[in-house]
Amino acid sequence: MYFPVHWNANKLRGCEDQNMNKNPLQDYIQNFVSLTEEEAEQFVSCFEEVKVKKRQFIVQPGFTNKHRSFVVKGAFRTYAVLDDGQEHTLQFAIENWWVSDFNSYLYQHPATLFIVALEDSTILRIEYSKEQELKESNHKFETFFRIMAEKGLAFEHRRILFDLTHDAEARYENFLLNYANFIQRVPQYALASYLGMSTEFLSRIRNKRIRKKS
Amino acid sequence: MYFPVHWNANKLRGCEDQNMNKNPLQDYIQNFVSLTEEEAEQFVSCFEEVKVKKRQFIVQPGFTNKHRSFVVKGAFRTYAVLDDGQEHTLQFAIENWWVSDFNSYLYQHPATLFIVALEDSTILRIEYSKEQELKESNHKFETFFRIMAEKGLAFEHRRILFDLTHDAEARYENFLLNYANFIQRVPQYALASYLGMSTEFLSRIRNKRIRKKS
DNA sequence: CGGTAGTTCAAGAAAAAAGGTTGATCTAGT
DNA sequence: ACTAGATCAACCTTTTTTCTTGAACTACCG
Repeated sequence: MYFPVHWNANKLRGCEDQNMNKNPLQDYIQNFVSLTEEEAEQFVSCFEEVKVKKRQFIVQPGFTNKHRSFVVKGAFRTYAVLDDGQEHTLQFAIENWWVSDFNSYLYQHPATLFIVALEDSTILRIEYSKEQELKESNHKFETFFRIMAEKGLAFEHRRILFDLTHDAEARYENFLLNYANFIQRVPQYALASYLGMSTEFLSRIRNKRIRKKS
Repeated sequence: MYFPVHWNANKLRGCEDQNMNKNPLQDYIQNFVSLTEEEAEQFVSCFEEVKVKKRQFIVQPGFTNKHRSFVVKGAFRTYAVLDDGQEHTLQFAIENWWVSDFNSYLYQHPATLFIVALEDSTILRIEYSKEQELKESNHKFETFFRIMAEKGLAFEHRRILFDLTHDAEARYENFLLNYANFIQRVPQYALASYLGMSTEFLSRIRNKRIRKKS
């Protein structure tokens, strides 16, 4: 299924690659809880595969974020836009990351964030109520989602602490070190707004490094 | 308020023109029903001003279209995407036109259409329940919305009849004649899909005309 | 059967938008 | 006064979008 958002459907043509390689979500969950074959199948069967074209939004303020999505292929950016037009990137997600406006999803309230595809992408998404059923039906699923939340929380704590205690250049270096694989895939303006600096300043930091090296 | 949808906020800068010229909706409604000053103010006070960036959707399939919108500035395109990816444009709207997925709005069901901004735009929008209140509260408002619906219905009847009875070139000529002001503002692929022909064929029709003229 | 009205496909050209860089000027905090 | 960083404007590059064109194809009409 295609996510029903596209500016010009012509651009959809040629995006029909069928990567029918074994469901990556099944591998993923097994890293956290050990499921029987049937359980794993039950789990993944609650997810729907959706393809999203680059630059398309899967979440927008004003619309409730009804799904939690697992990125099979591609990249996403989650960000807020303030009244003055400034953007702040909260999260990037590539393969094997989850993406949603978590406040909107958890409370089923209208979103305040944007989530946009940075590349042509494929996600597996589960609907809110389906997730609730899943968790009720089996202790292990409950555990899985608990672990996801705890890991997410811990991650954000680390991020906040780091950002609070380091300057722009250090934040960039840190990102480079820990998320090298994101670097080539996220546009610089998005990274700058993730790291809390202007795009111009990030551009300068990068040039400084390059010059240093040579 | 900005409609909370934009790809890159950089592009928002310079979009803050303050056309604080008297509310155009107030002028508009007075063309159809004659309101006292207070009534006119009551009416417009039920609308919210929203800015929308080019290429942003204000309605998408799957989400209920909760507002009826009056275009203050800009241009919109309402279209459907069939399963095979083909797009069909149902309506264009520029200044002083209304725009919504009317089926979704009227019945408050999930939309099946896309509505996208073709330019940076400003709309005044009213929420469904607010509109109901308005209509109950004053006979004149009821009358106004009745007139809007009747005009809309008559318009669509004319359109359908014309389309059914004319070939591609005649449909284009007719559009040119009646909606000359739209021509420069809607992309050709969108116009082609409105007029029910391929973009290539429209391109040929246009060239034929140009050659004729000279 | 050939002609009209139109489609689809593929390749390119042209136009517009997105993304990135740079210099200059400014600012808040130490 | 310095530092870290922002803002603004101009400019360049790259990517995307939109439009055009030729060629081959289809469906119906008389």
